[in-house]
Amino acid sequence: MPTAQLIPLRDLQSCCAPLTRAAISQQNAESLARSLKALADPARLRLLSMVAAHEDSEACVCDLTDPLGLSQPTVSHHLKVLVDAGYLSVTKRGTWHYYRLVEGALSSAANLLAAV
Amino acid sequence: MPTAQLIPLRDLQSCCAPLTRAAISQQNAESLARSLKALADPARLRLLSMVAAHEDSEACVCDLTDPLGLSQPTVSHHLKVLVDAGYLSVTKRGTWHYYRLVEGALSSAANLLAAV
DNA sequence: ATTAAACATCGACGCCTGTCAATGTTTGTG
DNA sequence: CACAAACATTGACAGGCGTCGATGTTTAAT
Repeated sequence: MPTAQLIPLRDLQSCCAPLTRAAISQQNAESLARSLKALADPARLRLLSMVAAHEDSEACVCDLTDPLGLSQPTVSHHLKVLVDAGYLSVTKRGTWHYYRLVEGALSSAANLLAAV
Repeated sequence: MPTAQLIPLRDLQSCCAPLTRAAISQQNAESLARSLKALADPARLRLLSMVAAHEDSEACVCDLTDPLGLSQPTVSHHLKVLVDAGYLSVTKRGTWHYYRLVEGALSSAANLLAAV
């Protein structure tokens, strides 16, 4: 009996088939995962939205703490995560630190996601 | 001295200004965060990409374990997360479980993200 | 100089998550 | 029926994460 007959044809067709296009690399996967991890939190999504919705599209921590319902250190922590990930920028005027959306950062993350 | 003069005008303009559009709700933020959390992992991003790149756009666990470099239980765990989040579907034929991308799931997540 | 306000940082706590080895379950094969 | 293969589930562990109170830092006002 030929060896080929030991393996049903269906198996050869269905299982362990080759790739038909290049999959994402490990490095790109880690990079995109980091970007998404920064967004994958309810508080941070709301912060982004609140900054965007705020007058002049910028907001200080005192604007955000009460509406968000979290402590000031926690809000500062989340804002730092968003800044480090490139979604927000900070400018300091006097005692206030003003956070603003980085133009195109969110949409470029969305584009990367759709291209996976 | 009138009370208004006790507070510098700049402060009234800059801090604690009102919202100019509706921010995302707490429920929507939690829902989107759950969807993003399922994607915010290098192994899961690679799994999605590998399934999409695979022949006939479907793959079984045995196709994915070796290229991913993780144990079979870990791969099964990640696939379950992606199925629960609605990004993958499963069909069982014989002993094999075939995973396939859910049409439009990734792009709709990307659209939600861009709309934050 | 003192005080107060805005914000960041630190330390600690509980919870969640990614990972694996071991085991269970289902399906096909001899 | 017995055995093997594909896959899921369980249990356990280490590390990461969200949260807060306490404290430090910087700036402005008196």
